[in-house]
Amino acid sequence: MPELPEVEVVRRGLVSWVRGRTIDFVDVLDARSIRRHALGPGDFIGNLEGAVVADVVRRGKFLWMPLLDSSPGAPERVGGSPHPSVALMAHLGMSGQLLMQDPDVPDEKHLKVRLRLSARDGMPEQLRFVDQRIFGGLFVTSLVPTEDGGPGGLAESPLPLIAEEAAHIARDPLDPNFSFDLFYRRLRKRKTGLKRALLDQGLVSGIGNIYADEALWRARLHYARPTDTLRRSEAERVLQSAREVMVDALAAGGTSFDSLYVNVNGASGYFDRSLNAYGREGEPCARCAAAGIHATIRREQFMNRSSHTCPVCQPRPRNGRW
DNA sequence: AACGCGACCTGCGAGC
DNA sequence: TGCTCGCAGGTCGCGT
Repeated sequence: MPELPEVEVVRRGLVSWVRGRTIDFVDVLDARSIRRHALGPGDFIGNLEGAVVADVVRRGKFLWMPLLDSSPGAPERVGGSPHPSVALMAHLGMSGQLLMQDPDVPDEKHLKVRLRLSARDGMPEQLRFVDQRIFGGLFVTSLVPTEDGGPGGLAESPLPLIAEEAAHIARDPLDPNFSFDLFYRRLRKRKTGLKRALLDQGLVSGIGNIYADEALWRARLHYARPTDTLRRSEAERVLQSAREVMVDALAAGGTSFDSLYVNVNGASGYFDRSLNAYGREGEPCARCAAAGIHATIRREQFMNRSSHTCPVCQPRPRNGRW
């Protein structure tokens, strides 16, 4: 569910609560939520207990916390300075939440993993992973060198390392180091539709079904537009649209339709009110209405999910163009 | 190599 | 009341 703005809201919320704290106890309530940790719950817990959370960083929708071993003489102390080599990875999937909670707060219905952190004045004790659909999960992974300078995201980590499972993910459009030239070159080589390309995290990260539909609407482009016919100006337009809609969503605390997406303090974002296409089936297209034209947002199945378009200002491409 | 589909899950609202 | 169906923000792996 959560796309870049929602994950970034979570990252920002998390960092001040957890940075520098030690993970004292770990409780895995549902092993399915750590199924990507191949060595199982015992190994997962063993890796985390006693570790210090060094930071919270993100690449696309992948979020991770580099860990320092708090024991003396730990192997990752390179050159006398702490240097994380492993991280706690989190992906929220469709319904995952990371919540900071006091110990007296009753367990959430879909609580999957509980981390008890070292005491800090005025800070909640627990970091909880809650996930209804279990498409998300936690696992411990290695930090590996990255060619392109760091994990990316909006708050660049000084560490030129990236979590192994996020290494194949491209930078996101809000990342200062995002390369439009590289994106456009790779886009033109694809033989696919524009929305499928926008959702391909290896090409550009952070965009999901909501912001893909919104970016396409803002750019007045159809989801099935063949990528190999896309002009540079059109690619720039859709990228810039994605940037604008995600910046606006970030400022609004993300998009929430229900209690499934909340920040680390349990609060919903309110960007759903600003959506122009996603979830607006049957409603008038705001841009057409402003021009005195009557047009209705349409929902169609594409890639086994819903796509929302205005049939008037986002016409279906013909002969590879429009 | 790249594309595109099915699988992985639970829960909710609509319709009968 | 209770059933079935369709729908939901994502990613991965496999067959073509």
